Amino acid sequence: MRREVTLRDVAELAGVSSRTVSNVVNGYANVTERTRTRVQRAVDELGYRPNVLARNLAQGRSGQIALVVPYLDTPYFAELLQSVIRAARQRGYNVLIDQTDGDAEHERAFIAHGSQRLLFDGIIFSPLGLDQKALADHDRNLPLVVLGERSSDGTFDHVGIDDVAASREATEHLLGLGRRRLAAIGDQPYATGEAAQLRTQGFREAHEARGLTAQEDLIISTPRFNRRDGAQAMATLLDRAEPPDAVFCYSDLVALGAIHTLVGRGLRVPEDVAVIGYDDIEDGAYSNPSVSTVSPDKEMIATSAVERLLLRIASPTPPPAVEIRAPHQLIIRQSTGGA
Amino acid sequence: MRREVTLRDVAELAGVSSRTVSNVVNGYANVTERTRTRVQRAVDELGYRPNVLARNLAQGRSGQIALVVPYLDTPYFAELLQSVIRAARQRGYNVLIDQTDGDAEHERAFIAHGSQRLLFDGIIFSPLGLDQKALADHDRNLPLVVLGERSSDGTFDHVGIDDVAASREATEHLLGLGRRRLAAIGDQPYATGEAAQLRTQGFREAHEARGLTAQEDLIISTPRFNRRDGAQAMATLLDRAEPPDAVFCYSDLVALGAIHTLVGRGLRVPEDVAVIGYDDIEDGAYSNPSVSTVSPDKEMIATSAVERLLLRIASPTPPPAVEIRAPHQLIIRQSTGGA
DNA sequence: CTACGCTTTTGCAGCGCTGCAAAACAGCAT
DNA sequence: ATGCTGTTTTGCAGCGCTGCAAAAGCGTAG
Repeated sequence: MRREVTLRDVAELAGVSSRTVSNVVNGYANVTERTRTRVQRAVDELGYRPNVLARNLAQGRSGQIALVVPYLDTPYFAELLQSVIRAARQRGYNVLIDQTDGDAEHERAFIAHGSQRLLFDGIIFSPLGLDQKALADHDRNLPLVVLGERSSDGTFDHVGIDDVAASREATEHLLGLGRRRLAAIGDQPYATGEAAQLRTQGFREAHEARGLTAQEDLIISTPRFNRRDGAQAMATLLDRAEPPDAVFCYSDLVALGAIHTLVGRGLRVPEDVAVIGYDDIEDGAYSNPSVSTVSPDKEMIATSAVERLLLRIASPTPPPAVEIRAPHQLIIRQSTGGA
Repeated sequence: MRREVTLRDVAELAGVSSRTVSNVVNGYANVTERTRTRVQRAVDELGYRPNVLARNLAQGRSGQIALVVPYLDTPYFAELLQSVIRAARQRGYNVLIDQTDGDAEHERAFIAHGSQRLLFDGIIFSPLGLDQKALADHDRNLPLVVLGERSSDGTFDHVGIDDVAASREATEHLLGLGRRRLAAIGDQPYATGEAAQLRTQGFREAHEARGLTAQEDLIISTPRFNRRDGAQAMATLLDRAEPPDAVFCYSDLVALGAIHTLVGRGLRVPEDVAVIGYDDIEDGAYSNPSVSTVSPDKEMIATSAVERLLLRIASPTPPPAVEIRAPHQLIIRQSTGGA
């Protein structure tokens, strides 16, 4: 494998200094048209391509950001990832991704900036295993944007939707159908379950707004937000003396799992039990029945997160932390009687 | 933001040369226990972390591999991605991912080594827009492993399952149920549709093995392998005078889309129409009905691809190209009458 | 013809690390 | 002591680029 072409090689051929070639390659302003074309010709002739590593070292930045999520095969994250990559690429950044499996140790290693310096310039982080307190303990030199439901402590930015409001709307929709025995699947009443707790809060508030009371024994906790958990929780509910007539699921996967159980037991959705999910993943739109859901604006979440992170990276002194609320909307499909 | 700790700082504190610190940090052999502990103490005291960029530049490698796939929100790729990341990380490599949307130009840019040199040391590539000919035109200095159904021309490795055999088995399964009007959804009879064509070949072969003939008008082409395409193709089939009694879909997503249409029209799966898919994505296991499928060994595909790529990267002279056949198996679920 | 301000080009140092080969050291035999 | 071998440590150059500040060029004014 022959040696690669360097700036110096181009400089020699073009009869200018290597610094000038650098200027041309990077599109700096003050270069005469004459030199520019001469250099450009040499670049083309030799097939020069800049060495990113060297550039990064000289600049002291890596041009990469990390996206850290609990699970990549969860459609929600896969869809988000896509938007994040697009947004970052547009702004000249590459995306490194990592999956933590919700393992707190793994997550901590990341926000402590891992053992590798300069592998990435900043991090977009969707925590699962870490609670608010552990999160506060991150490396202050590492620009950080957090996704999901944790709120910022002033040292990082936070992007998410208004979970309480969204959950209230979803629940209100079920109540509006005339259902009165509402179940909720996905609560997580422990330290790291903030996301779930906010949804439960919205669930309760919607009841109260109508002068009703949420039935606490119909609020089911699950370890994760996947199909299996949804299927099992639904089975538990159906084995009760008085099963629910509607279910608010904290993710679309949970909803799909729940529907699987319902249909498997010969119940009709939505006639016997109405089901609504959360996340608006593509699967939900094509399942049988299709799944009503809370749809967060993922494109907006991704773009805001990337933009905010890059701003933080570029800023010499840490900018003030912000809370960004992305919009959401309710999408009514067959599982709650939609078209 | 204060200056970061460098090797030299540690060296000074420990009273050794910076080269020795480097030796300790990298776990080289010939270092006495005495110096090792002394250096280690200094490392800990100063909180030294190596600068990956500098190391990479000095070594002339980036420690990163790229995984390029058409779509990230396709469950199959999301699941694969997960395994690739795990396999690469275990071997000390990071994974950069990119999505091409099947755009031929975008794909070409990648295998031509893009405009960025040394951003990654090698590439695992799942082509969609590029045909065999265009693929041959890749940068020979860039270690390349191709996934899917293209076969190697001797300049790169290829990892995939035996598509013809797998498709034959799936079709044979449907024939074994006594069905005789078999449709196939997902053919792509143009240059870049090799994957699809192999599946169609298997579909035909299974018929021939029984002395039957595949009904050509029941072989439907689709632009992609997603739910929408499956749903539409199924609708087309049902509008025919004589609709099929079984369908072989070239992906699970297509199968899910097809089932969506079937159920929407009041037909029963598998009683009226049996459906089998391809890929074994998680969704298929929890849908209603659950979807029978061809299950490729994704873990094995990912591991083989990564291992082979790293071998190619490490090798001073290009190793001979290999074809790696990962195993697959037929999984029978409700959509073809399984439990 | 010189001075001055502006634009364009250059030279050099250095980002932080590792490859290489030489130097220092240690242990042992002569 | 001296030489020899093998181990441990060191020094230096350089990976390919950019930041910085100085140098050169250039047009206009004095």
